[in-house]
Amino acid sequence: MLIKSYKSISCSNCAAKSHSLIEKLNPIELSELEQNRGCSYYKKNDFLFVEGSYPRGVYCLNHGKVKVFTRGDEGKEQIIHIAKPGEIIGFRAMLSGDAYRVSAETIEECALCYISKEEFFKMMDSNTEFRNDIIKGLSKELGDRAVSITEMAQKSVRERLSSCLLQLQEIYGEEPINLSREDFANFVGTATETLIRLLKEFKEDGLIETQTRKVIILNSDKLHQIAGK
Amino acid sequence: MLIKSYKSISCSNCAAKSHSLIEKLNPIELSELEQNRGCSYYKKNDFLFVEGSYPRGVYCLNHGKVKVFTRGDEGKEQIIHIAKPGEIIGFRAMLSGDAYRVSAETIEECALCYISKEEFFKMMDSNTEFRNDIIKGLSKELGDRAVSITEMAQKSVRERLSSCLLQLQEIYGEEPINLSREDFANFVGTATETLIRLLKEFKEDGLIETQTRKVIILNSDKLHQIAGK
DNA sequence: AAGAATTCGTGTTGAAAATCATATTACTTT
DNA sequence: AAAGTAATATGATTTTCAACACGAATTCTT
Repeated sequence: MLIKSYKSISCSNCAAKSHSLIEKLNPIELSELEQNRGCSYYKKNDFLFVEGSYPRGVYCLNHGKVKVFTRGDEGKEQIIHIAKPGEIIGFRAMLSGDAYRVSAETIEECALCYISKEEFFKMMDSNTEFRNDIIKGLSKELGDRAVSITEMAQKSVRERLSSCLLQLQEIYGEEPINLSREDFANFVGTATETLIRLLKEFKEDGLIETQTRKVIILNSDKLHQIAGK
Repeated sequence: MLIKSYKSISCSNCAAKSHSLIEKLNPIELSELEQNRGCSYYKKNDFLFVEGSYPRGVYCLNHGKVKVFTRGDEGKEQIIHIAKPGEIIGFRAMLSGDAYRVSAETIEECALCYISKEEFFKMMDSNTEFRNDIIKGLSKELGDRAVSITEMAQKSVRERLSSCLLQLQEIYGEEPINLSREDFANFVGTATETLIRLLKEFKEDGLIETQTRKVIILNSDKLHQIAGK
């Protein structure tokens, strides 16, 4: 269970700070941020924002995981990204000035800080290093997305699943991957049934271990090999 | 045939300026840019840069079309974007500071200006409006790519072809779409044979007209309908 | 203008994966 | 702990599309 007293945690002591873009803020800016941000606890399956609406601020993830997704024409989700602690969520729309093109929803209980538009732009304007990191983050993500498009277009579901498992390992680190089969399928970009069948095969081949929702990777070398490259 | 005397064309009179990010530069900056940029003529199928190499500047497209693509594991191209006059090409890697994640190659004869890294960053630093437009461009593209990923994952080839035809119409404007079947297929994300068959069907259904390489859209409403939304 | 080389178009086949249907297991709630 | 609900798993069937093979047409080259 998530300790609900995180409100008392300051940005300067935030556990997620070291993997965050806010790392580049100086002590004065940090304390300024601390005055103005608002932290909240989110249950599992809470929405942060919905595609089509307009942003009034960004979210800084302190604890938990958030899925970022779009919906296709039949309403099926495609998970574009799974955010982990330290990440700032929703700054793309903030910067482009138009509506959200994606939705964001927690997939486990989360602690999130809210930073208003004004505060965010103040930080962007005053701190060049922070600004450059934001720009670098955007650029890096753009490169990743080009690769994702190519994978979607050219790789088999089997290969994509391998690739996704490795990505998820990066996100979940030491703890086991914990994701509903449906979310998992929507991340890989396949039908839930197909995902379940392939996970079973991978299990039989000794590549992974599964316990209900949890997935543990046993042989990442082999997965790399299947994922190709 | 492309007039090869474009070298005498100044940035301030550049035909592509009005649809370009350089529009925001003031006269002083423009003339400074004019001193330092270098313009060249490119034949069809010339490379601007290759995935994995490091950028030393960006390209500003004055005339022609450039495909931006990645290669999958088997070397198959996936075209991520087709650039038209006015676009600045290759600034993503420039900003992220790492190697190109994509390659860029002309698909018809082109006139391109080269802007060095130093010059580009000078413009970014000195002109806030220009910088913000670059950031907005990045953000906008990031949103587009999320949609592309979803389309690739969820739509049939038929739906994707419709969507691509409409995109290409935006790029080619009044002139007919002129693309090799292979490039076309690599843009849609399908096999060349499948693309040819579907184009034939679309032609039979009166949605498009084809003359060897050229494709003309006859019924964009219907295409929108097929593309879904 | 002739020949070479690409690019384009068509028929056939098989594998991959979506869809539909239904069982089984895990999680809540009372 | 039982009942109900949601998530997961498995089976059967259908659809889509990539791969292969090859002929025709177009364009490139000399």
